[in-house]
Amino acid sequence: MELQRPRGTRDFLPDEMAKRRYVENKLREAATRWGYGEIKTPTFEHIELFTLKSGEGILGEIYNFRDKGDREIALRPELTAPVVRMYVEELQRSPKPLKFFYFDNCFRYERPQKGRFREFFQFGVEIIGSARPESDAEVIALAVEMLNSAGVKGDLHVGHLGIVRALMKDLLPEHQSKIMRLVDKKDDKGLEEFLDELQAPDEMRGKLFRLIGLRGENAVHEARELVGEIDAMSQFEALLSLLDVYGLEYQVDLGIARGLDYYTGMVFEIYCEGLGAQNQVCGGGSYRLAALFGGEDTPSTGYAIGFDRIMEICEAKPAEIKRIVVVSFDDTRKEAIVIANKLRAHVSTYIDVMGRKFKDQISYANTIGASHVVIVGKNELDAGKVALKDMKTGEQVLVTVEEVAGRMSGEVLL
RNA sequence: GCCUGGGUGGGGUAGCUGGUUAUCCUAUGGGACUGUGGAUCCUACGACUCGGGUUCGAAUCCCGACCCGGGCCCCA
Repeated sequence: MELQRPRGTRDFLPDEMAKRRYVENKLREAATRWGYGEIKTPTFEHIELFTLKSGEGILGEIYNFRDKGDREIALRPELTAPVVRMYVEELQRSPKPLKFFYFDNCFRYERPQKGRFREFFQFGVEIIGSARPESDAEVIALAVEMLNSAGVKGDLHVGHLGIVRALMKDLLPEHQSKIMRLVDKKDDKGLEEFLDELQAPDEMRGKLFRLIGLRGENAVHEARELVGEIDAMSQFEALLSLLDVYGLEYQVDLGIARGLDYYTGMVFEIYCEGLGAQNQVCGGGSYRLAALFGGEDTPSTGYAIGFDRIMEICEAKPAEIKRIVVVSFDDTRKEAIVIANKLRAHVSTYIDVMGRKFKDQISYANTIGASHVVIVGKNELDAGKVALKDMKTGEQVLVTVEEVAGRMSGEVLL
Protein backbone atom coordinates (compact mmCIF):
# COMPACT_ATOMS: atom_id res chain seq x y z
CA MET A 1 0.00 0.00 0.00
CA GLU A 2 1.74 3.13 -1.19
CA LEU A 3 -0.73 5.77 -0.17
CA GLN A 4 -1.99 5.91 3.34
CA ARG A 5 -3.51 8.53 5.51
CA PRO A 6 -1.17 10.74 7.49
CA ARG A 7 -0.26 9.60 10.93
CA GLY A 8 -2.79 10.28 13.64
CA THR A 9 -5.66 10.82 11.20
CA ARG A 10 -8.64 8.56 10.63
CA ASP A 11 -11.16 7.59 8.00
CA PHE A 12 -14.71 7.14 9.19
CA LEU A 13 -16.80 4.50 7.43
CA PRO A 14 -20.58 4.71 7.11
CA ASP A 15 -21.41 2.66 10.20
CA GLU A 16 -19.12 4.71 12.35
CA MET A 17 -20.24 7.99 10.87
CA ALA A 18 -23.83 7.06 11.61
CA LYS A 19 -22.88 6.61 15.24
CA ARG A 20 -20.84 9.78 15.37
CA ARG A 21 -23.60 11.83 13.80
CA TYR A 22 -26.08 10.35 16.21
CA VAL A 23 -24.02 11.33 19.23
CA GLU A 24 -23.14 14.69 17.73
CA ASN A 25 -26.83 15.42 17.27
CA LYS A 26 -27.55 14.48 20.86
CA LEU A 27 -24.98 17.02 22.05
CA ARG A 28 -26.20 19.58 19.56
CA GLU A 29 -29.80 19.15 20.71
CA ALA A 30 -28.85 19.55 24.33
CA ALA A 31 -26.94 22.77 23.66
CA THR A 32 -29.80 24.11 21.59
CA ARG A 33 -32.37 23.28 24.24
CA TRP A 34 -30.31 25.27 26.73
CA GLY A 35 -30.38 28.26 24.44
CA TYR A 36 -26.91 28.13 22.94
CA GLY A 37 -26.34 29.02 19.29
CA GLU A 38 -23.99 27.20 16.99
CA ILE A 39 -21.00 29.03 15.58
CA LYS A 40 -18.22 28.10 13.23
CA THR A 41 -14.78 29.64 12.91
CA PRO A 42 -12.10 29.05 10.26
CA THR A 43 -10.08 25.87 10.19
CA PHE A 44 -6.91 27.99 10.17
CA GLU A 45 -5.99 31.22 11.88
CA HIS A 46 -2.99 33.48 12.22
CA ILE A 47 -0.55 31.68 14.41
CA GLU A 48 -0.29 34.61 16.83
CA LEU A 49 -3.77 33.82 18.07
CA PHE A 50 -2.49 30.63 19.61
CA THR A 51 0.94 31.76 20.70
CA LEU A 52 -0.67 34.75 22.37
CA LYS A 53 -3.02 32.49 24.26
CA SER A 54 -0.75 29.62 25.14
CA GLY A 55 2.80 30.86 24.74
CA GLU A 56 5.56 30.10 22.26
CA GLY A 57 5.95 26.71 23.84
CA ILE A 58 3.03 25.33 21.94
CA LEU A 59 4.66 25.86 18.55
CA GLY A 60 6.08 22.39 18.64
CA GLU A 61 2.62 20.90 18.70
CA ILE A 62 0.99 23.11 16.12
CA TYR A 63 0.48 22.39 12.45
CA ASN A 64 1.60 25.62 10.88
CA PHE A 65 2.76 26.86 7.50
CA ARG A 66 3.49 30.02 5.60
CA ASP A 67 0.90 30.77 2.93
CA LYS A 68 1.51 32.27 -0.51
CA GLY A 69 1.06 35.75 0.92
CA ASP A 70 3.79 35.02 3.44
CA ARG A 71 1.39 34.88 6.38
CA GLU A 72 2.19 32.54 9.22
CA ILE A 73 -0.86 30.30 9.49
CA ALA A 74 -1.81 27.59 11.98
CA LEU A 75 -4.39 24.86 11.80
CA ARG A 76 -6.39 25.49 14.96
CA PRO A 77 -5.22 23.33 17.88
CA GLU A 78 -8.33 24.22 19.89
CA LEU A 79 -11.41 26.36 19.61
CA THR A 80 -11.58 28.67 22.59
CA ALA A 81 -9.09 31.14 21.16
CA PRO A 82 -10.90 31.42 17.82
CA VAL A 83 -14.22 31.94 19.57
CA VAL A 84 -12.83 34.74 21.72
CA ARG A 85 -11.12 36.24 18.66
CA MET A 86 -14.47 36.21 16.90
CA TYR A 87 -16.07 37.86 19.89
CA VAL A 88 -13.48 40.61 20.10
CA GLU A 89 -13.54 41.15 16.36
CA GLU A 90 -17.29 41.49 15.85
CA LEU A 91 -19.44 40.92 18.90
CA GLN A 92 -18.22 43.13 21.72
CA ARG A 93 -21.32 45.32 21.60
CA SER A 94 -23.77 42.45 21.52
CA PRO A 95 -26.18 41.93 24.41
CA LYS A 96 -24.72 39.76 27.13
CA PRO A 97 -24.46 37.01 27.87
CA LEU A 98 -23.46 35.42 24.58
CA LYS A 99 -23.99 31.69 24.49
CA PHE A 100 -22.26 29.65 21.83
CA PHE A 101 -21.53 26.06 20.99
CA TYR A 102 -19.36 24.51 18.32
CA PHE A 103 -18.32 21.16 16.98
CA ASP A 104 -15.25 20.95 14.81
CA ASN A 105 -11.95 19.34 14.10
CA CYS A 106 -8.70 20.51 15.64
CA PHE A 107 -5.10 19.64 14.90
CA ARG A 108 -2.15 18.96 17.11
CA TYR A 109 1.20 17.47 16.28
CA GLU A 110 1.44 14.91 19.05
CA ARG A 111 2.22 11.28 19.32
CA PRO A 112 -0.99 9.38 18.71
CA GLN A 113 -2.30 6.89 21.24
CA LYS A 114 -5.60 5.73 22.60
CA GLY A 115 -8.02 8.65 22.53
CA ARG A 116 -5.43 10.96 21.05
CA PHE A 117 -5.12 11.82 17.39
CA ARG A 118 -3.52 14.50 15.29
CA GLU A 119 -6.86 15.45 13.89
CA PHE A 120 -9.50 15.25 16.57
CA PHE A 121 -12.91 16.67 17.30
CA GLN A 122 -14.06 18.95 20.04
CA PHE A 123 -17.56 19.82 21.04
CA GLY A 124 -17.47 22.97 23.11
CA VAL A 125 -19.57 25.61 24.77
CA GLU A 126 -18.70 29.17 25.75
CA ILE A 127 -20.70 31.74 27.65
CA ILE A 128 -19.32 35.26 27.36
CA GLY A 129 -20.07 38.25 29.55
CA SER A 130 -20.81 36.79 32.95
CA ALA A 131 -18.51 36.11 35.86
CA ARG A 132 -21.26 35.03 38.19
CA PRO A 133 -21.67 31.64 39.85
CA GLU A 134 -24.95 31.27 37.96
CA SER A 135 -23.17 31.08 34.62
CA ASP A 136 -20.50 28.78 35.99
CA ALA A 137 -23.15 26.44 37.33
CA GLU A 138 -25.14 26.51 34.13
CA VAL A 139 -22.12 25.65 32.06
CA ILE A 140 -21.21 22.73 34.29
CA ALA A 141 -24.77 21.48 34.32
CA LEU A 142 -24.92 21.65 30.55
CA ALA A 143 -21.68 19.69 30.24
CA VAL A 144 -23.12 16.93 32.41
CA GLU A 145 -26.42 17.02 30.54
CA MET A 146 -24.63 16.66 27.21
CA LEU A 147 -22.62 13.71 28.36
CA ASN A 148 -25.69 12.07 29.80
CA SER A 149 -27.61 12.57 26.59
CA ALA A 150 -24.77 10.84 24.79
CA GLY A 151 -24.98 7.95 27.21
CA VAL A 152 -21.75 8.77 29.02
CA LYS A 153 -21.38 8.78 32.78
CA GLY A 154 -18.38 10.48 34.31
CA ASP A 155 -16.99 11.83 37.55
CA LEU A 156 -17.29 15.57 37.91
CA HIS A 157 -14.51 17.39 39.73
CA VAL A 158 -14.90 21.07 40.55
CA GLY A 159 -12.35 23.52 41.86
CA HIS A 160 -11.61 27.22 42.01
CA LEU A 161 -8.31 28.81 41.11
CA GLY A 162 -9.08 32.03 42.95
CA ILE A 163 -8.79 30.21 46.25
CA VAL A 164 -5.33 28.88 45.60
CA ARG A 165 -4.24 32.18 44.10
CA ALA A 166 -5.49 34.11 47.14
CA LEU A 167 -3.08 32.16 49.24
CA MET A 168 -0.22 33.35 47.09
CA LYS A 169 -1.26 36.96 46.79
CA ASP A 170 2.02 38.23 48.22
CA LEU A 171 4.10 36.46 45.61
CA LEU A 172 5.17 37.90 42.27
CA PRO A 173 2.77 37.10 39.43
CA GLU A 174 5.34 35.05 37.54
CA HIS A 175 6.04 33.00 40.66
CA GLN A 176 2.31 32.42 41.07
CA SER A 177 2.13 31.22 37.48
CA LYS A 178 4.96 28.83 37.97
CA ILE A 179 3.34 27.41 41.07
CA MET A 180 0.04 26.97 39.25
CA ARG A 181 1.82 25.05 36.53
CA LEU A 182 3.44 22.76 39.07
CA VAL A 183 0.12 22.21 40.80
CA ASP A 184 -1.48 21.45 37.45
CA LYS A 185 1.13 18.80 36.81
CA LYS A 186 0.70 17.38 40.30
CA ASP A 187 4.44 17.77 40.61
CA ASP A 188 4.69 17.95 44.41
CA LYS A 189 8.40 17.48 44.41
CA GLY A 190 8.99 20.26 41.91
CA LEU A 191 6.64 22.45 43.89
CA GLU A 192 8.56 21.91 47.07
CA GLU A 193 11.84 22.68 45.40
CA PHE A 194 10.43 25.85 43.92
CA LEU A 195 9.04 26.98 47.25
CA ASP A 196 12.46 26.36 48.79
CA GLU A 197 13.96 28.50 46.09
CA LEU A 198 11.50 31.27 46.86
CA GLN A 199 12.09 30.87 50.57
CA ALA A 200 8.34 30.82 50.99
CA PRO A 201 7.12 31.13 54.58
CA ASP A 202 6.30 27.83 56.22
CA GLU A 203 2.78 28.91 56.98
CA MET A 204 1.93 29.56 53.35
CA ARG A 205 3.70 26.45 52.23
CA GLY A 206 1.75 24.29 54.64
CA LYS A 207 -1.53 25.87 53.68
CA LEU A 208 -0.82 25.52 49.98
CA PHE A 209 -0.12 21.83 50.21
CA ARG A 210 -3.15 21.22 52.36
CA LEU A 211 -5.34 23.26 50.04
CA ILE A 212 -4.40 21.52 46.83
CA GLY A 213 -4.87 18.20 48.53
CA LEU A 214 -8.44 18.96 49.58
CA ARG A 215 -11.10 16.66 48.19
CA GLY A 216 -14.68 15.77 48.83
CA GLU A 217 -17.12 16.45 51.66
CA ASN A 218 -15.23 18.66 54.04
CA ALA A 219 -13.01 20.32 51.51
CA VAL A 220 -14.98 23.53 51.51
CA HIS A 221 -14.95 23.95 55.27
CA GLU A 222 -11.29 23.22 55.49
CA ALA A 223 -10.55 25.57 52.65
CA ARG A 224 -12.43 28.32 54.40
CA GLU A 225 -10.36 27.76 57.49
CA LEU A 226 -7.20 27.98 55.45
CA VAL A 227 -7.94 31.10 53.45
CA GLY A 228 -10.61 32.88 55.47
CA GLU A 229 -13.36 35.12 54.15
CA ILE A 230 -12.38 35.98 50.63
CA ASP A 231 -14.41 36.65 47.49
CA ALA A 232 -13.25 33.54 45.72
CA MET A 233 -14.35 31.41 48.63
CA SER A 234 -17.86 32.79 48.79
CA GLN A 235 -18.15 32.60 45.01
CA PHE A 236 -17.14 29.01 45.14
CA GLU A 237 -19.65 28.22 47.85
CA ALA A 238 -22.36 29.97 45.87
CA LEU A 239 -21.43 27.86 42.87
CA LEU A 240 -21.58 24.62 44.83
CA SER A 241 -25.00 25.41 46.21
CA LEU A 242 -26.21 26.06 42.68
CA LEU A 243 -24.79 22.75 41.55
CA ASP A 244 -26.93 21.21 44.28
CA VAL A 245 -29.93 23.00 42.83
CA TYR A 246 -29.14 21.42 39.47
CA GLY A 247 -29.03 18.10 41.26
CA LEU A 248 -25.48 17.36 40.21
CA GLU A 249 -23.14 14.97 41.89
CA TYR A 250 -19.65 16.36 42.13
CA GLN A 251 -16.42 16.15 43.97
CA VAL A 252 -14.70 19.25 45.22
CA ASP A 253 -11.11 19.15 44.09
CA LEU A 254 -8.94 22.14 44.84
CA GLY A 255 -6.00 20.43 43.23
CA ILE A 256 -7.32 21.13 39.75
CA ALA A 257 -5.21 23.86 38.24
CA ARG A 258 -4.47 25.33 34.88
CA GLY A 259 -1.00 26.21 33.79
CA LEU A 260 -2.14 29.39 32.10
CA ASP A 261 -2.71 32.77 33.64
CA TYR A 262 -6.04 33.66 32.11
CA TYR A 263 -7.86 30.97 34.03
CA THR A 264 -9.08 32.85 37.04
CA GLY A 265 -12.00 31.22 38.79
CA MET A 266 -13.99 28.03 38.56
CA VAL A 267 -12.40 25.03 36.90
CA PHE A 268 -13.90 21.63 36.32
CA GLU A 269 -13.00 18.32 34.75
CA ILE A 270 -14.97 15.19 33.99
CA TYR A 271 -13.31 11.79 33.95
CA CYS A 272 -14.42 8.44 32.62
CA GLU A 273 -13.32 4.86 32.92
CA GLY A 274 -12.13 2.76 30.06
CA LEU A 275 -10.00 5.29 28.24
CA GLY A 276 -6.51 4.40 29.36
CA ALA A 277 -4.23 7.33 29.98
CA GLN A 278 -6.59 9.78 28.30
CA ASN A 279 -9.39 9.53 30.81
CA GLN A 280 -10.51 13.15 30.80
CA VAL A 281 -13.51 13.61 28.53
CA CYS A 282 -14.33 17.19 29.37
CA GLY A 283 -12.53 20.15 30.84
CA GLY A 284 -13.41 23.76 31.34
CA GLY A 285 -13.51 26.79 33.52
CA SER A 286 -13.88 30.51 33.64
CA TYR A 287 -11.24 32.64 32.00
CA ARG A 288 -10.37 36.11 30.73
CA LEU A 289 -8.94 36.14 27.26
CA ALA A 290 -10.65 39.03 25.51
CA ALA A 291 -8.22 41.63 26.79
CA LEU A 292 -5.29 39.54 25.68
CA PHE A 293 -6.68 39.69 22.15
CA GLY A 294 -7.10 43.44 22.22
CA GLY A 295 -10.68 43.70 23.43
CA GLU A 296 -12.19 44.96 26.62
CA ASP A 297 -11.66 42.69 29.57
CA THR A 298 -14.62 40.31 29.52
CA PRO A 299 -15.29 37.29 31.70
CA SER A 300 -16.11 34.01 30.00
CA THR A 301 -16.76 30.45 30.95
CA GLY A 302 -16.55 27.43 28.73
CA TYR A 303 -15.54 23.86 28.24
CA ALA A 304 -14.66 21.39 25.55
CA ILE A 305 -15.73 17.78 25.29
CA GLY A 306 -13.27 15.38 23.70
CA PHE A 307 -15.64 13.99 21.14
CA ASP A 308 -13.43 11.12 20.05
CA ARG A 309 -13.06 10.01 23.62
CA ILE A 310 -16.74 9.89 24.35
CA MET A 311 -17.20 7.94 21.12
CA GLU A 312 -14.85 5.35 22.58
CA ILE A 313 -17.02 4.69 25.56
CA CYS A 314 -20.55 5.77 24.78
CA GLU A 315 -23.10 3.06 24.44
CA ALA A 316 -25.59 5.07 22.43
CA LYS A 317 -26.80 3.23 19.39
CA PRO A 318 -28.57 4.94 16.51
CA ALA A 319 -31.77 3.34 15.30
CA GLU A 320 -31.12 1.19 12.28
CA ILE A 321 -32.07 2.79 9.04
CA LYS A 322 -34.77 0.96 7.19
CA ARG A 323 -33.78 0.31 3.63
CA ILE A 324 -35.58 -1.30 0.76
CA VAL A 325 -34.42 -2.51 -2.64
CA VAL A 326 -36.35 -2.17 -5.87
CA VAL A 327 -35.63 -5.16 -8.09
CA SER A 328 -36.57 -5.54 -11.70
CA PHE A 329 -36.10 -7.55 -14.87
CA ASP A 330 -34.36 -6.58 -18.06
CA ASP A 331 -37.66 -5.47 -19.58
CA THR A 332 -38.76 -3.38 -16.56
CA ARG A 333 -35.60 -1.55 -15.54
CA LYS A 334 -36.82 1.87 -16.57
CA GLU A 335 -40.14 1.49 -14.83
CA ALA A 336 -38.24 0.39 -11.74
CA ILE A 337 -36.21 3.60 -11.72
CA VAL A 338 -39.39 5.68 -11.81
CA ILE A 339 -40.86 3.68 -8.93
CA ALA A 340 -37.66 3.89 -6.91
CA ASN A 341 -37.66 7.65 -7.32
CA LYS A 342 -41.16 7.84 -5.89
CA LEU A 343 -40.24 5.67 -2.94
CA ARG A 344 -37.15 7.75 -2.18
CA ALA A 345 -39.42 10.48 -0.89
CA HIS A 346 -40.38 8.12 1.93
CA VAL A 347 -37.70 5.57 2.61
CA SER A 348 -34.05 4.82 1.92
CA THR A 349 -34.29 3.04 -1.42
CA TYR A 350 -31.73 1.07 -3.42
CA ILE A 351 -31.87 0.03 -7.04
CA ASP A 352 -29.47 -2.10 -9.03
CA VAL A 353 -26.72 -0.20 -10.84
CA MET A 354 -24.60 -3.23 -11.65
CA GLY A 355 -26.72 -4.71 -14.41
CA ARG A 356 -27.40 -7.70 -12.23
CA LYS A 357 -29.95 -10.35 -12.91
CA PHE A 358 -33.17 -10.56 -10.98
CA LYS A 359 -32.02 -13.25 -8.64
CA ASP A 360 -28.74 -11.53 -7.85
CA GLN A 361 -30.59 -8.32 -7.12
CA ILE A 362 -32.54 -10.10 -4.41
CA SER A 363 -29.37 -11.66 -3.17
CA TYR A 364 -27.84 -8.20 -2.94
CA ALA A 365 -30.88 -6.97 -1.00
CA ASN A 366 -30.26 -9.76 1.44
CA THR A 367 -26.59 -8.86 1.74
CA ILE A 368 -27.20 -5.26 2.67
CA GLY A 369 -29.90 -6.20 5.16
CA ALA A 370 -32.85 -4.68 3.35
CA SER A 371 -36.10 -5.16 5.22
CA HIS A 372 -38.21 -5.31 2.09
CA VAL A 373 -37.85 -5.82 -1.63
CA VAL A 374 -40.15 -4.21 -4.17
CA ILE A 375 -40.47 -6.39 -7.22
CA VAL A 376 -41.19 -4.59 -10.45
CA GLY A 377 -42.12 -7.14 -13.12
CA LYS A 378 -44.31 -7.29 -16.20
CA ASN A 379 -47.00 -9.22 -14.37
CA GLU A 380 -47.22 -6.71 -11.57
CA LEU A 381 -47.08 -3.67 -13.84
CA ASP A 382 -49.92 -5.05 -15.96
CA ALA A 383 -52.03 -5.02 -12.80
CA GLY A 384 -50.88 -1.47 -12.01
CA LYS A 385 -49.08 -2.73 -8.93
CA VAL A 386 -45.78 -4.04 -7.55
CA ALA A 387 -44.95 -6.95 -5.28
CA LEU A 388 -43.75 -6.08 -1.78
CA LYS A 389 -41.73 -8.81 -0.21
CA ASP A 390 -40.82 -8.93 3.45
CA MET A 391 -37.28 -10.25 3.63
CA LYS A 392 -37.68 -11.53 7.17
CA THR A 393 -40.81 -13.58 6.72
CA GLY A 394 -40.62 -14.12 2.99
CA GLU A 395 -44.23 -13.03 2.65
CA GLN A 396 -45.18 -11.19 -0.46
CA VAL A 397 -48.18 -9.01 -1.26
CA LEU A 398 -49.40 -7.28 -4.39
CA VAL A 399 -49.87 -3.56 -3.74
CA THR A 400 -49.67 -0.17 -5.41
CA VAL A 401 -46.58 2.00 -5.19
CA GLU A 402 -48.50 4.41 -2.96
CA GLU A 403 -49.28 1.61 -0.54
CA VAL A 404 -45.60 0.69 -0.40
CA ALA A 405 -44.77 4.31 0.37
CA GLY A 406 -47.39 4.36 3.08
CA ARG A 407 -46.18 1.21 4.72
CA MET A 408 -42.53 2.19 4.60
CA SER A 409 -42.76 5.79 5.72
CA GLY A 410 -42.75 6.76 9.34
CA GLU A 411 -39.37 5.17 9.60
CA VAL A 412 -36.22 7.09 10.32
CA LEU A 413 -34.71 8.61 7.22
CA LEU A 414 -31.09 9.50 6.74
C1' G B 1 11.04 13.42 22.51
C1' C B 2 11.35 8.52 25.59
C1' C B 3 9.99 3.18 26.86
C1' U B 4 7.40 -1.21 25.17
C1' G B 5 4.61 -4.87 21.97
C1' G B 6 3.31 -5.61 16.95
C1' G B 7 2.92 -5.24 11.13
C1' U B 8 1.42 -11.77 5.84
C1' G B 9 -4.42 -10.51 0.08
C1' G B 10 -10.17 -5.93 1.86
C1' G B 11 -10.99 -8.54 7.00
C1' G B 12 -9.17 -12.84 10.00
C1' U B 13 -5.09 -16.33 9.80
C1' A B 14 -0.92 -20.67 8.89
C1' G B 15 4.10 -20.51 7.89
C1' C B 16 8.46 -17.37 11.14
C1' U B 17 14.55 -23.02 15.10
C1' G B 18 15.90 -19.88 6.79
C1' G B 19 14.87 -24.06 1.36
C1' U B 20 9.95 -25.54 -4.56
C1' U B 21 4.37 -22.31 -6.86
C1' A B 22 3.08 -18.72 0.84
C1' U B 23 -1.84 -22.03 3.87
C1' C B 24 -6.83 -21.83 5.20
C1' C B 25 -11.42 -19.06 6.22
C1' U B 26 -14.14 -14.94 4.86
C1' A B 27 -15.35 -10.85 1.79
C1' U B 28 -15.62 -8.97 -3.26
C1' G B 29 -16.38 -9.38 -9.11
C1' G B 30 -18.11 -12.93 -12.94
C1' G B 31 -20.71 -17.53 -13.98
C1' A B 32 -23.90 -22.10 -13.17
C1' C B 33 -29.19 -22.31 -11.04
C1' U B 34 -32.46 -18.00 -16.79
C1' G B 35 -39.69 -14.43 -11.96
C1' U B 36 -37.76 -14.90 -6.01
C1' G B 37 -32.60 -14.14 -1.16
C1' G B 38 -29.32 -16.65 2.71
C1' A B 39 -27.02 -22.75 0.20
C1' U B 40 -23.76 -25.29 -3.15
C1' C B 41 -20.29 -25.49 -7.15
C1' C B 42 -16.93 -23.17 -10.85
C1' U B 43 -13.98 -18.92 -11.77
C1' A B 44 -11.52 -14.33 -11.12
C1' C B 45 -9.17 -10.90 -7.94
C1' G B 46 -5.79 -10.38 -4.21
C1' A B 47 -0.54 -10.20 0.63
C1' C B 48 4.78 -11.18 3.11
C1' U B 49 4.85 -2.44 5.24
C1' C B 50 9.39 -0.21 3.01
C1' G B 51 14.84 0.03 2.55
C1' G B 52 19.46 -1.96 3.62
C1' G B 53 22.43 -6.19 5.55
C1' U B 54 23.78 -11.60 6.47
C1' U B 55 23.24 -15.99 3.09
C1' C B 56 23.88 -20.07 -2.50
C1' G B 57 18.87 -18.85 -0.81
C1' A B 58 14.98 -14.30 3.63
C1' A B 59 7.93 -13.70 5.08
C1' U B 60 11.42 -16.22 8.43
C1' C B 61 17.75 -13.83 11.13
C1' C B 62 20.07 -8.52 11.96
C1' C B 63 19.74 -2.97 11.42
C1' G B 64 17.00 1.34 10.08
C1' A B 65 12.58 3.89 8.48
C1' C B 66 7.30 4.06 8.34
C1' C B 67 2.72 2.74 10.53
C1' C B 68 -0.49 0.62 14.52
C1' G B 69 -1.42 -0.59 19.81
C1' G B 70 -0.08 0.34 25.14
C1' G B 71 2.57 3.47 28.60
C1' C B 72 5.52 8.14 29.73
C1' C B 73 6.15 13.51 28.51
C1' C B 74 2.57 16.97 27.16
C1' C B 75 -2.45 18.12 27.20
C1' A B 76 -3.94 25.25 25.43
